[in-house]
Amino acid sequence: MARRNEHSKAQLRTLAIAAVRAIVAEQGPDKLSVRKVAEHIGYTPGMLYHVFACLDDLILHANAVTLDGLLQRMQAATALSPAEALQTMAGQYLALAREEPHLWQLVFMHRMPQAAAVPAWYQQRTLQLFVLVEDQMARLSAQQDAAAVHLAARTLWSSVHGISVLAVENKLSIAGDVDETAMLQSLIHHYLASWARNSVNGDDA
Amino acid sequence: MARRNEHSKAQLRTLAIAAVRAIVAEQGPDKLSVRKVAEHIGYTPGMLYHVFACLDDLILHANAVTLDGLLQRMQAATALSPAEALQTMAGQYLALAREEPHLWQLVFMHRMPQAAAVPAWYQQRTLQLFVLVEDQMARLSAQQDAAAVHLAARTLWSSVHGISVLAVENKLSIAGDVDETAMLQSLIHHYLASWARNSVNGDDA
DNA sequence: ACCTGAACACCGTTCAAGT
DNA sequence: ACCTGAACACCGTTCAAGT
Repeated sequence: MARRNEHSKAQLRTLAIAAVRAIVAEQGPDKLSVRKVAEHIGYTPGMLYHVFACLDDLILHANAVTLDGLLQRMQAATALSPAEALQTMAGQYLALAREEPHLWQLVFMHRMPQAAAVPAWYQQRTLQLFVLVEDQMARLSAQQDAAAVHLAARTLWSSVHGISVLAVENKLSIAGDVDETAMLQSLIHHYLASWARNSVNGDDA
Repeated sequence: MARRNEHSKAQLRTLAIAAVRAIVAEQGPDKLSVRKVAEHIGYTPGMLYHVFACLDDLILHANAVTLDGLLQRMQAATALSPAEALQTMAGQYLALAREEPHLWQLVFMHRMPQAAAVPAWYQQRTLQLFVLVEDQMARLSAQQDAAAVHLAARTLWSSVHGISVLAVENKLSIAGDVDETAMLQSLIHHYLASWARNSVNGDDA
């Protein structure tokens, strides 16, 4: 058949990425396949290997779109006070997980095969996310050195991530329902209360 | 061929579970397959469907063994003071993730297909894990009602989980190395410091 | 009754061959 | 140059048929 130049390489990439997101949003991450993506955009599976290195490469590009949306939502909170900003950002993290659980799972629960390295253009987005948190932590406690802020930001955000992961997977509802929003609020309130206080004293135990 | 009664049904189950754990420990969760398990114990793939409902059922049984080991390790810490017990339990959680990353991943990153219900005999083990944490939280703050302890235990342990997940996936090493043990210590120290104090005042914001 | 062997309906990936 | 079609080496699962 060979439908020449009906779409440019860039268009094919965009089409494929959109197809991935549509399939995953509807059917879930485990139902995604190269063959389905190809069928969705009217091409052959083999074509996709002309525009992407492999399925994981395609998934990473689809995840970048989701990640950019999350970053935008989180950036909107930077005008608030540090504590409010962090609470709002955590809320946005959980909100995305609830609104688009499948796309969220594709981003945050996708593993590279045998711990292969994530490309730099993708890592840069994950880094931006941590930097947003770090900035607010630094505002909260100007006395702390960069290493302490670095550690605390990663501690707090990994914790937010953990709560969101278990919430999306419904692994928290066992033995009594829980309110994930209340969990995030409790985490951030208590962690920051002690951390900001100790940072004045220079104690970082 | 049909090798009759060479192994009992119970023996076949034990053999298959051990094979799953051996294959995953060596090659990682994504390299596991029904066919490999069967070959590993000298049987045909079809046989496994006589002793297990499906691959996920078999995985759940393999995970139960890992989970029981973790529970034992965590239970050894119950003699310590509440804060020390929680620090030690979190350390055991991370230690397992580091010693047996693949088996840890099989337990904590395995998703049931389309959010299918986890069987009761398995949920009971996850519950035991939370109860261990809850007991220590209750000891820390006798004044709090059960609901508050419930929420705080799940908040803290989901956070420990989040830190361990990102540590195992090496998603924390971007932009400067981090010490996961220091993160766990920071989390537990600061969360408990504020939570235990506020619980005396009856404030649970 | 216990287990096999072969099939069914899928996968990701590659690449010679067609236009 | 762009894309196909067919193959390769895998999957999980089922089930009639053999012992």
